Amino acid sequence: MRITKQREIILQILREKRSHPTALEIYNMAKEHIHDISLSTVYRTLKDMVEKGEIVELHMEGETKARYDLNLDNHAHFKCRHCGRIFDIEIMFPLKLIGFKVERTDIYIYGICSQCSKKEVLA
Amino acid sequence: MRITKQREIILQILREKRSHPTALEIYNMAKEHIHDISLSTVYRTLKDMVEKGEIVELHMEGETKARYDLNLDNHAHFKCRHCGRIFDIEIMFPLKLIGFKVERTDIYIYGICSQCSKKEVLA
DNA sequence: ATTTGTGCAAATCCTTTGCAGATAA
DNA sequence: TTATCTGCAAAGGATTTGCACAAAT
Repeated sequence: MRITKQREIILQILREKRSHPTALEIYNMAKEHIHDISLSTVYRTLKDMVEKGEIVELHMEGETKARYDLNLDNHAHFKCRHCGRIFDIEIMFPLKLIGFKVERTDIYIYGICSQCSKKEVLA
Repeated sequence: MRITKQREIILQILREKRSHPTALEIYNMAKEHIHDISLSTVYRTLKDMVEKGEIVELHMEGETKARYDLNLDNHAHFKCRHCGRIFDIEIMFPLKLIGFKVERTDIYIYGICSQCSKKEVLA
Protein backbone atom coordinates (compact mmCIF):
# COMPACT_ATOMS: atom_id res chain seq x y z
CA MET A 1 0.00 0.00 0.00
CA ARG A 2 1.48 3.27 -1.14
CA ILE A 3 1.69 6.34 1.01
CA THR A 4 -0.32 9.08 -0.65
CA LYS A 5 -1.37 12.41 0.75
CA GLN A 6 -4.99 11.23 0.67
CA ARG A 7 -4.25 8.26 2.90
CA GLU A 8 -2.10 10.29 5.24
CA ILE A 9 -4.89 12.82 5.77
CA ILE A 10 -7.54 10.16 6.32
CA LEU A 11 -5.38 8.38 8.87
CA GLN A 12 -4.56 11.66 10.58
CA ILE A 13 -8.26 12.53 10.85
CA LEU A 14 -9.01 9.15 12.39
CA ARG A 15 -6.15 9.61 14.84
CA GLU A 16 -7.14 13.10 15.90
CA LYS A 17 -10.92 12.88 15.78
CA ARG A 18 -12.09 10.26 18.18
CA SER A 19 -15.72 10.93 17.31
CA HIS A 20 -16.21 7.84 15.11
CA PRO A 21 -16.87 9.84 11.97
CA THR A 22 -18.76 8.58 8.93
CA ALA A 23 -17.13 8.40 5.50
CA LEU A 24 -18.87 11.61 4.50
CA GLU A 25 -17.67 13.41 7.62
CA ILE A 26 -14.12 12.25 6.97
CA TYR A 27 -14.45 13.40 3.37
CA ASN A 28 -15.56 16.87 4.44
CA MET A 29 -12.71 17.18 6.92
CA ALA A 30 -10.20 15.91 4.37
CA LYS A 31 -11.39 18.44 1.78
CA GLU A 32 -10.02 21.22 3.96
CA HIS A 33 -6.56 19.82 3.33
CA ILE A 34 -6.89 18.32 -0.14
CA HIS A 35 -9.42 20.33 -2.07
CA ASP A 36 -10.03 17.86 -4.86
CA ILE A 37 -10.10 14.66 -2.83
CA SER A 38 -13.01 12.48 -3.86
CA LEU A 39 -15.54 10.63 -1.78
CA SER A 40 -14.68 7.41 -3.61
CA THR A 41 -11.09 7.67 -2.47
CA VAL A 42 -12.26 8.06 1.10
CA TYR A 43 -14.51 5.02 0.78
CA ARG A 44 -11.78 3.00 -0.93
CA THR A 45 -9.17 3.91 1.64
CA LEU A 46 -11.45 3.15 4.58
CA LYS A 47 -12.35 -0.20 3.05
CA ASP A 48 -8.68 -1.07 2.59
CA MET A 49 -7.94 -0.13 6.19
CA VAL A 50 -10.82 -2.23 7.48
CA GLU A 51 -9.64 -5.22 5.44
CA LYS A 52 -6.13 -4.80 6.79
CA GLY A 53 -7.53 -4.64 10.31
CA GLU A 54 -6.17 -1.16 10.88
CA ILE A 55 -9.55 0.32 11.66
CA VAL A 56 -12.99 -0.97 12.60
CA GLU A 57 -16.33 -0.26 10.98
CA LEU A 58 -19.23 0.43 13.33
CA HIS A 59 -22.96 0.41 12.76
CA MET A 60 -24.99 2.16 15.40
CA GLU A 61 -28.65 1.40 15.94
CA GLY A 62 -30.94 3.30 13.62
CA GLU A 63 -28.09 4.69 11.53
CA THR A 64 -27.55 3.63 7.97
CA LYS A 65 -24.08 5.09 7.51
CA ALA A 66 -21.05 3.22 8.76
CA ARG A 67 -18.73 4.86 11.24
CA TYR A 68 -15.00 4.32 11.50
CA ASP A 69 -12.84 3.88 14.55
CA LEU A 70 -9.09 3.68 14.88
CA ASN A 71 -9.11 2.22 18.37
CA LEU A 72 -8.43 -1.46 17.89
CA ASP A 73 -8.59 -2.46 21.54
CA ASN A 74 -11.74 -4.30 22.33
CA HIS A 75 -13.90 -1.58 23.74
CA ALA A 76 -17.50 -0.55 23.84
CA HIS A 77 -19.34 2.29 22.15
CA PHE A 78 -21.95 4.17 24.09
CA LYS A 79 -24.47 6.20 22.12
CA CYS A 80 -26.54 8.76 23.96
CA ARG A 81 -30.20 8.72 22.93
CA HIS A 82 -30.44 12.40 23.80
CA CYS A 83 -27.37 14.16 22.41
CA GLY A 84 -26.41 11.48 19.90
CA ARG A 85 -22.75 11.51 20.86
CA ILE A 86 -20.78 8.30 20.80
CA PHE A 87 -18.37 7.62 23.65
CA ASP A 88 -15.62 5.07 23.89
CA ILE A 89 -16.09 3.04 27.02
CA GLU A 90 -13.34 0.97 28.58
CA ILE A 91 -14.92 -2.36 29.27
CA MET A 92 -12.52 -5.22 29.45
CA PHE A 93 -14.10 -8.43 30.37
CA PRO A 94 -12.62 -11.86 29.93
CA LEU A 95 -14.78 -13.64 27.43
CA LYS A 96 -14.54 -17.39 27.27
CA LEU A 97 -16.98 -19.33 25.13
CA ILE A 98 -16.44 -23.04 25.41
CA GLY A 99 -15.29 -24.43 22.07
CA PHE A 100 -15.60 -21.09 20.33
CA LYS A 101 -12.59 -19.17 19.15
CA VAL A 102 -13.24 -15.50 19.85
CA GLU A 103 -11.45 -13.18 17.45
CA ARG A 104 -13.18 -9.88 18.03
CA THR A 105 -15.85 -8.46 20.28
CA ASP A 106 -17.93 -5.39 19.53
CA ILE A 107 -20.07 -3.99 22.27
CA TYR A 108 -22.73 -1.40 21.57
CA ILE A 109 -24.44 0.30 24.46
CA TYR A 110 -27.35 2.68 24.11
CA GLY A 111 -28.79 4.99 26.71
CA ILE A 112 -28.33 8.44 28.19
CA CYS A 113 -24.90 9.89 28.86
CA SER A 114 -23.98 11.40 32.22
CA GLN A 115 -24.18 14.96 30.95
CA CYS A 116 -27.67 14.49 29.52
CA SER A 117 -28.74 12.54 32.61
CA LYS A 118 -28.38 15.73 34.64
CA LYS A 119 -31.08 17.48 32.65
CA GLU A 120 -34.32 16.75 34.40
CA VAL A 121 -36.04 16.91 31.01
CA LEU A 122 -35.50 13.23 30.47
CA ALA A 123 -37.74 10.44 31.61
CA MET B 1 -51.18 -0.81 14.84
CA ARG B 2 -53.66 -3.00 12.99
CA ILE B 3 -53.39 -6.73 12.80
CA THR B 4 -52.99 -7.70 9.18
CA LYS B 5 -52.07 -11.05 7.69
CA GLN B 6 -48.79 -9.56 6.49
CA ARG B 7 -47.77 -8.54 10.00
CA GLU B 8 -48.86 -11.83 11.47
CA ILE B 9 -46.72 -13.79 9.01
CA ILE B 10 -43.67 -11.58 9.54
CA LEU B 11 -43.94 -11.94 13.30
CA GLN B 12 -44.45 -15.69 12.98
CA ILE B 13 -41.32 -16.00 10.83
CA LEU B 14 -39.30 -14.07 13.38
CA ARG B 15 -40.65 -16.26 16.17
CA GLU B 16 -39.95 -19.55 14.40
CA LYS B 17 -36.73 -18.75 12.58
CA ARG B 18 -34.07 -17.85 15.05
CA SER B 19 -31.50 -17.37 12.29
CA HIS B 20 -31.56 -13.55 12.35
CA PRO B 21 -32.90 -13.23 8.81
CA THR B 22 -32.51 -10.19 6.56
CA ALA B 23 -35.53 -8.29 5.22
CA LEU B 24 -35.13 -10.06 1.87
CA GLU B 25 -35.01 -13.47 3.52
CA ILE B 26 -38.13 -12.67 5.52
CA TYR B 27 -39.81 -11.48 2.33
CA ASN B 28 -39.00 -14.73 0.53
CA MET B 29 -40.30 -16.84 3.40
CA ALA B 30 -43.43 -14.69 3.70
CA LYS B 31 -44.16 -15.06 -0.02
CA GLU B 32 -44.82 -18.75 0.54
CA HIS B 33 -47.82 -17.77 2.63
CA ILE B 34 -48.91 -14.51 1.02
CA HIS B 35 -48.07 -14.65 -2.64
CA ASP B 36 -48.43 -10.96 -3.40
CA ILE B 37 -46.75 -9.56 -0.31
CA SER B 38 -44.34 -6.78 -1.20
CA LEU B 39 -40.82 -6.13 -0.05
CA SER B 40 -41.81 -2.61 0.97
CA THR B 41 -44.39 -3.97 3.35
CA VAL B 42 -41.75 -6.19 4.91
CA TYR B 43 -39.39 -3.24 5.31
CA ARG B 44 -42.17 -1.03 6.64
CA THR B 45 -43.34 -3.60 9.14
CA LEU B 46 -39.83 -4.37 10.37
CA LYS B 47 -39.15 -0.67 10.80
CA ASP B 48 -42.34 -0.24 12.82
CA MET B 49 -41.44 -3.17 15.02
CA VAL B 50 -37.94 -1.81 15.63
CA GLU B 51 -39.36 1.58 16.56
CA LYS B 52 -41.80 -0.04 18.95
CA GLY B 53 -38.94 -2.00 20.50
CA GLU B 54 -40.50 -5.32 19.58
CA ILE B 55 -37.50 -6.48 17.59
CA VAL B 56 -33.87 -5.50 17.23
CA GLU B 57 -31.92 -4.63 14.11
CA LEU B 58 -28.44 -6.12 13.83
CA HIS B 59 -25.53 -5.19 11.62
CA MET B 60 -22.84 -7.81 11.38
CA GLU B 61 -19.30 -6.93 10.39
CA GLY B 62 -18.81 -6.72 6.65
CA GLU B 63 -22.51 -7.16 5.87
CA THR B 64 -24.51 -4.40 4.29
CA LYS B 65 -27.97 -5.82 4.92
CA ALA B 66 -29.60 -5.46 8.31
CA ARG B 67 -30.71 -8.55 10.20
CA TYR B 68 -33.67 -8.81 12.53
CA ASP B 69 -33.96 -10.53 15.86
CA LEU B 70 -36.98 -11.09 18.04
CA ASN B 71 -35.00 -11.94 21.16
CA LEU B 72 -35.17 -8.84 23.27
CA ASP B 73 -33.11 -10.14 26.16
CA ASN B 74 -29.70 -8.60 26.18
CA HIS B 75 -27.64 -11.25 24.52
CA ALA B 76 -24.68 -11.57 22.22
CA HIS B 77 -24.42 -12.62 18.60
CA PHE B 78 -21.56 -14.83 17.55
CA LYS B 79 -20.74 -14.96 13.86
CA CYS B 80 -18.51 -17.75 12.63
CA ARG B 81 -15.89 -16.57 10.18
CA HIS B 82 -15.88 -20.01 8.57
CA CYS B 83 -19.51 -21.12 8.19
CA GLY B 84 -21.08 -17.68 8.47
CA ARG B 85 -23.75 -18.83 10.91
CA ILE B 86 -24.92 -16.49 13.63
CA PHE B 87 -25.46 -17.94 17.10
CA ASP B 88 -27.25 -16.44 20.05
CA ILE B 89 -24.96 -16.50 23.03
CA GLU B 90 -26.19 -16.14 26.57
CA ILE B 91 -23.94 -13.57 28.13
CA MET B 92 -25.38 -11.77 31.05
CA PHE B 93 -23.01 -9.43 32.65
CA PRO B 94 -23.91 -6.68 35.04
CA LEU B 95 -23.06 -3.46 33.32
CA LYS B 96 -22.70 -0.37 35.42
CA LEU B 97 -21.39 2.82 33.89
CA ILE B 98 -21.10 5.57 36.42
CA GLY B 99 -23.51 8.36 35.55
CA PHE B 100 -24.66 6.69 32.36
CA LYS B 101 -28.13 5.29 31.99
CA VAL B 102 -27.82 2.03 30.09
CA GLU B 103 -30.92 1.19 28.07
CA ARG B 104 -29.68 -1.54 25.78
CA THR B 105 -26.51 -3.48 25.15
CA ASP B 106 -25.62 -5.19 21.89
CA ILE B 107 -22.65 -7.50 21.86
CA TYR B 108 -21.17 -8.77 18.63
CA ILE B 109 -18.58 -11.50 18.76
CA TYR B 110 -16.68 -12.75 15.74
CA GLY B 111 -14.57 -15.87 15.46
CA ILE B 112 -14.83 -19.58 14.76
CA CYS B 113 -17.70 -21.67 16.10
CA SER B 114 -17.09 -24.92 17.95
CA GLN B 115 -18.14 -27.08 15.02
CA CYS B 116 -15.79 -25.36 12.61
CA SER B 117 -13.02 -25.33 15.23
CA LYS B 118 -12.88 -29.12 15.00
CA LYS B 119 -11.84 -29.00 11.36
CA GLU B 120 -8.07 -28.86 11.35
CA VAL B 121 -8.30 -26.84 8.14
CA LEU B 122 -8.40 -23.64 10.12
CA ALA B 123 -5.44 -21.67 11.34
C1' DA C 1 -67.09 5.75 7.45
C1' DT C 2 -62.72 6.57 8.47
C1' DT C 3 -58.27 5.57 9.31
C1' DT C 4 -54.43 2.78 8.53
C1' DG C 5 -51.97 -0.65 5.67
C1' DT C 6 -50.65 -2.44 1.15
C1' DG C 7 -48.48 -3.16 -3.52
C1' DC C 8 -46.30 -1.09 -7.04
C1' DA C 9 -42.98 1.79 -9.06
C1' DA C 10 -40.04 5.33 -8.62
C1' DA C 11 -36.91 7.76 -5.71
C1' DT C 12 -33.27 8.10 -2.41
C1' DC C 13 -29.32 7.17 0.11
C1' DC C 14 -24.95 4.95 0.84
C1' DT C 15 -21.32 2.58 -1.22
C1' DT C 16 -18.81 0.42 -5.05
C1' DT C 17 -16.83 0.16 -9.62
C1' DG C 18 -14.86 1.15 -14.52
C1' DC C 19 -11.92 3.84 -16.64
C1' DA C 20 -8.39 7.05 -18.20
C1' DG C 21 -5.13 10.00 -16.36
C1' DA C 22 -1.91 10.91 -12.31
C1' DT C 23 1.45 9.59 -8.98
C1' DA C 24 4.56 6.84 -5.94
C1' DA C 25 8.06 3.43 -5.93
C1' DT D 1 9.23 2.57 -15.86
C1' DT D 2 5.25 0.32 -14.17
C1' DA D 3 2.19 -0.94 -10.84
C1' DT D 4 -0.89 1.28 -7.91
C1' DC D 5 -3.88 5.20 -6.75
C1' DT D 6 -6.98 8.86 -7.93
C1' DG D 7 -11.11 11.62 -9.48
C1' DC D 8 -15.04 11.47 -11.97
C1' DA D 9 -19.23 9.69 -13.39
C1' DA D 10 -22.03 6.03 -13.59
C1' DA D 11 -23.71 1.74 -11.55
C1' DG D 12 -25.20 -1.00 -7.74
C1' DG D 13 -27.62 -2.50 -3.74
C1' DA D 14 -30.48 -1.66 0.27
C1' DT D 15 -34.11 0.89 2.02
C1' DT D 16 -37.71 4.45 1.79
C1' DT D 17 -41.53 6.99 -0.12
C1' DG D 18 -45.76 8.72 -2.95
C1' DC D 19 -49.81 7.30 -4.42
C1' DA D 20 -54.21 5.07 -5.34
C1' DC D 21 -56.53 1.08 -3.86
C1' DA D 22 -57.62 -2.37 -0.19
C1' DA D 23 -58.56 -3.82 4.28
C1' DA D 24 -59.22 -3.26 9.30
C1' DT D 25 -61.64 -1.01 12.96
